[in-house]
Amino acid sequence: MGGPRKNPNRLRQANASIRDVAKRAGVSIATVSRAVNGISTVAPELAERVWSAIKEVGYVPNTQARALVSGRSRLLGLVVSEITNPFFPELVQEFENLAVEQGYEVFIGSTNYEAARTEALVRRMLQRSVDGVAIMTFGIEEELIQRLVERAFPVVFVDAGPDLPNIRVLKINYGEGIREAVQHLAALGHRRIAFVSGPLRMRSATARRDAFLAAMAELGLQVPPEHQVEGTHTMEGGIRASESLLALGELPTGIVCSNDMTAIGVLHGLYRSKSAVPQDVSVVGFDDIHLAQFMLPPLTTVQMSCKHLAAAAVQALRAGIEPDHPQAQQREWHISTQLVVRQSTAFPRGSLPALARTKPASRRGASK
Amino acid sequence: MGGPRKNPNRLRQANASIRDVAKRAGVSIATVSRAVNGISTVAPELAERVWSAIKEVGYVPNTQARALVSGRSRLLGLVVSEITNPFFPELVQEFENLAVEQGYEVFIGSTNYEAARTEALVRRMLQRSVDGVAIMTFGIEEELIQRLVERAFPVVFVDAGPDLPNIRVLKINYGEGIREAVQHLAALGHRRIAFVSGPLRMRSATARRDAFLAAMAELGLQVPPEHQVEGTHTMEGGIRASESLLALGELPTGIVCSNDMTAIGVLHGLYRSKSAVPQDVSVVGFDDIHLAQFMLPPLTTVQMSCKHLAAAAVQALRAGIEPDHPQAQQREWHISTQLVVRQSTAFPRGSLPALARTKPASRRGASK
DNA sequence: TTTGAGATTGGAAACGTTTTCCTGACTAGA
DNA sequence: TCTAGTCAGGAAAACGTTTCCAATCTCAAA
Repeated sequence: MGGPRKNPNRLRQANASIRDVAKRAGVSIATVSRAVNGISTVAPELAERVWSAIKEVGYVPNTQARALVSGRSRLLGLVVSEITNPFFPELVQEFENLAVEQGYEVFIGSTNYEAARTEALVRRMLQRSVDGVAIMTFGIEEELIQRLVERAFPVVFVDAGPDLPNIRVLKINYGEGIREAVQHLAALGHRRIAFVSGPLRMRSATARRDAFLAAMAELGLQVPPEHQVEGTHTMEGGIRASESLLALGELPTGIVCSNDMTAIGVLHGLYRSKSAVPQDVSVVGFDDIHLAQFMLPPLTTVQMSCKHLAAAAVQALRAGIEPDHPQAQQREWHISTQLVVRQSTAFPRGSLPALARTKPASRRGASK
Repeated sequence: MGGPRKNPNRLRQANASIRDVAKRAGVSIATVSRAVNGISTVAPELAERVWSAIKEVGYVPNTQARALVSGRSRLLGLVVSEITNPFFPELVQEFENLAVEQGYEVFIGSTNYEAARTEALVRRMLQRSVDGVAIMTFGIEEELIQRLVERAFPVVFVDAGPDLPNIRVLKINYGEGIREAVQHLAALGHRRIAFVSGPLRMRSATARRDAFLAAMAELGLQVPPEHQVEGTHTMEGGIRASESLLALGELPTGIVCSNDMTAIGVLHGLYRSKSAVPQDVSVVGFDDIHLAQFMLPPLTTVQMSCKHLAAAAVQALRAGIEPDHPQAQQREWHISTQLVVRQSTAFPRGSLPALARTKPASRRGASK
């Protein structure tokens, strides 16, 4: 009767609040808060009372209120291009595990390569007041990022973001893995090697293509324009790419793909046209998604470690969020790549089998 | 000077708040709130002033504060078993698209089939005060759910949750699709058909197996125990299952799998042992993930429409959340399944080719 | 016995909204 | 011109926390 005015519009009856706990334990809400957060010293006897009161009333701290007052949500935004590309779920899983271990939650969103969606997604993340955002795709309006960076909002990019100071970047060393792949094919006797890229508006796609071209040039091998096909980083793109390669007078004997999904599409396209892999054509992928080893034949591919990438992303975000993080000043994190040889590559028809014995040294990818 | 006490611990300078807008527009915060939410009538001239003030100061409503006072977060929890199983990203994507269209955000989490993780995940979701949660996996402690249901918290299960009233359930009609699959194989001339199930502690796994056994029984076909292999709904499980089937004196001529990942594993296992699909063995999957059509050979599988499943899940959640939702009283949503014939099934060696012409009528899956 | 430092604890402000209640102005009918 | 009725808009109360500041208490040293 005559109690405080209640908002009748709330949906369900509210949870037990810190006040209920305080009343039950016969202490102030400040003490409950301190006990819950393990802050300062609370007399053991009081703490005990508080904890049992918490159990009794089934108290769960309200994250919204916490975030409201502390200004930190302990939420990390993770923007990926396409959740249905198996590479990303693997990344998401690692990222989520690490984040939760370290006391954060993850807000995931995928952009489907559409700039408008990316834009909207980042906005929604900001509205949910994430503490920082890792952008593992392209297509952010430079101006939005600029605004974020100006306000010292932690942003992490893969490969390269807009040219702004104070952005944190995960730099992937495409060069090493892709060079290994090209050298592996060349050692097997391949000379005509084609490359199926990702969508070239993406920096990570052009970076991979450039790494390929550089490795070919190093070996003095030509790459005519018709051997550079633009794909979409999807299986459908791989099929179309293989069709356009099959239409050439002389089929290349090796095909390097910008990611594994493309390689799977290429495998499928070759299967449709009755070309045998690796007898007629060798195929190399990129990413080393879990699926790669289960393809028929198991896919030779360049491994980019999700674990390292995710770990670096979480670290870089925390470095930006937590004022006294040991790496608060670091701006770049490096991720290495390496070739994994399986059965989708072999010496080309007519080449000497003896050459096929080349084995690149197996190294583990490592970040710093 | 001597203004209100500021909390110096907050990380970055705060966003523009509703108060800044109000000051700028020369109105009260109540008016700003009303203008932003389109509630009640605000004089057009004032609304105009408010909106331009919002633009000028770059105001973005703070979701935390909103949720705190309104008691609704407009967040939907989505719990899946394994984000790395491609079926789930497809589901997640559909779910997310629909949710965002309808003004909600999604909080995704995966459990890796571990009860402890599921438990912890649901708790974290509640702490983030999601408005409702869709649980697309198993392993929730019955007691936790009971507490939720008692407090009229919207919970949606797939297949079947704990036996509680007021839970909303998406019922999948495994029977139709799996019967089609078995009939398809039988029509091709198969008699010895094995089944590789999922982990049998999952209801959706036992439901699929039971549907298979029922369909076989209908046709008077025997399923000896050694033809029922328990898998794990992963490729690795599929490989192990195929190995155990290959170890039998007489290999079955058809293998039906509880999901596509298992089927891909089986395909790989058969490839390793040089058994040809579909010449030596026919393989049928379940789910119809996008990848299925790109397998070598393209996988015959039972389609369960992500789109329908996601749509039903979002609808069921909203029915529970919004008091005057048209389907607020509905407790069950039905999802149909259907066979998609591709090239991993054919008549068994020695059977009459003529029989292979059987084509099941193609129907579209539909929910209600 | 008094004093003072240090350890605990409580009171209350603040975070940024939504929403209720109420006031004041305006409209229209008599 | 007056009065009743509408209606727009403002003041202020919540929502559930964290944290500052002041007050109290304990205990040892002088």
